[in-house]
Amino acid sequence: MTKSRRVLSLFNTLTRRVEPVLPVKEGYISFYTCGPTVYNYAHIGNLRTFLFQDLLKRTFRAAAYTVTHCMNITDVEDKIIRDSQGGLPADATNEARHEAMRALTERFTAIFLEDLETLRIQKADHLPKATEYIPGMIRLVQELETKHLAYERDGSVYYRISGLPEYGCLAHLDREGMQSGASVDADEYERDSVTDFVLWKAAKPGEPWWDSPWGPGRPGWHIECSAMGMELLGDRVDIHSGGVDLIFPHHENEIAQSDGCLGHRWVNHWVHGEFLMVEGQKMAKSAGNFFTLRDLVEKGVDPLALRYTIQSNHYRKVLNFSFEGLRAAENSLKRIRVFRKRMEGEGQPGAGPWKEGLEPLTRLEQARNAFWNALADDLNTPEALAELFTLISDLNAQDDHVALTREERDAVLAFLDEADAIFAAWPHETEATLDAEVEALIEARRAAKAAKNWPEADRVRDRLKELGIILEDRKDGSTGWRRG
RNA sequence: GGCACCGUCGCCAAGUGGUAAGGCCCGGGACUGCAAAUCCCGUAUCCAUCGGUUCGAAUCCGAUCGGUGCCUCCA
Repeated sequence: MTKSRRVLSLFNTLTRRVEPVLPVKEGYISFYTCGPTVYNYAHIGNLRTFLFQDLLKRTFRAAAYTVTHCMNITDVEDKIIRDSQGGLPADATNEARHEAMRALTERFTAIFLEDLETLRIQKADHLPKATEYIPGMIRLVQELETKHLAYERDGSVYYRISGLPEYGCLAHLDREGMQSGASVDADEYERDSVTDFVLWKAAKPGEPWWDSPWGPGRPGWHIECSAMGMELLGDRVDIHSGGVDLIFPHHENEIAQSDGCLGHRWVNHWVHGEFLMVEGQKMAKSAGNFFTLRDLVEKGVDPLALRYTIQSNHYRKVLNFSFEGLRAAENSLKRIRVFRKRMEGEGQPGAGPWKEGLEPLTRLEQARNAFWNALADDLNTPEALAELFTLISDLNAQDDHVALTREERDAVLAFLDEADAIFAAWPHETEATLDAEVEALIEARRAAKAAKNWPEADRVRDRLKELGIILEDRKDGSTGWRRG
């Protein structure tokens, strides 16, 4: 099982084709993802996107790339201001306003990071907060001004999209199409063109602000990603990702800012994750089908079953989340976990019908190749999982008849670990020590079985089941157990 | 109005020109004291509908129906 680096292909929103990811630096991937706006709990739709990005990152790492991942935390934004400034008097100081904003965002940042951990989403290498990079954003805006791609109006600064011919290339919009659809958030700002977007917003009364060359204000939404991404990942980023809703205007505007400033393409590969629906309907608070991770955990859902559900769908297809699907995921995971446990133990050959003998190591290598080919083809996780399941079926059948050797079992376990490094849903169960009560019950059942006292044996087994322990009698007369 | 995407077994889902992967659920059988786990057998002659192209299409083209997204804050 050598770890050779594989070329992975992904759909590139820029070209609308599946293209190989050829990093700027051999073997090294710079990866930027748009993170959360921290003013509330993340819902499962948000989490689908972060999970998809985690899967992408883990796949590259498992394919022997070094990935540097940067995910921003948006901690200054309209809704944050709305939700954090309410209790303050009209004459509150700027310091007090910032403090109130920080209290809200720090709280929800911590909650967000906990949610990621619950879903086994690996933390990004860089988690920059927008408020800590204001000077860099100001410098970027100034540079755009110098290049005549930005102009100031009443303390705000706007991007002049007419200065960038390729504006619209990501969303594949033409200027005319945009004009007609633009329902202008014109408010009090004066722009040269309604589609010009704001880089720096002049402070309004009641808002926290920073000093800038244009007076007190705060950054526009799009500028933070450009500024922090370029500062932390450099002038050429291999992959940039987010939900499909960010294609326009957010990513389009990032391109305008970054490419406009650099004079060359900033990001090579744009990858976007699809949305999620709930029970066939759009997820909405008003529809009563709005879920956060915590809502599901409270209902007793295994977070890894949610992880599995999301990963068993292709990232570019709308996922229809349902509780029935969640149950199916739990059962699918059980099959993999039971198989893993079986491989950890020793084989118990038996008789009975079977199709044909296998050479386990050959079969394993074949499955492993198919698994990787699926992932390398635009992250086809459903296909990769299918390969895993057919391998499990084949090896279960084989092991029923000709027990796999220790060496073969270990090779299978190594592959399960390799796959779990990506899917993160069938980990090594730490062999928890049984408490005294459970041990005594297992012994009691053994005794009852020996005495052929079946009602008593069944009674004890039921009691254990209530405690979450499922017994499995083996062919040699011994009894195994697992948590159910 | 403009631009895209999707419609495959009860549910989820791969396959995108060569004759329907996989998972869940379900039925029958084997194993078991009974279970659990596992295995074996079975479960879409057909891929929304209607036309067309082709030796051949779920896969290409056209139309129709149905669902979704973007064009405005949004994972």
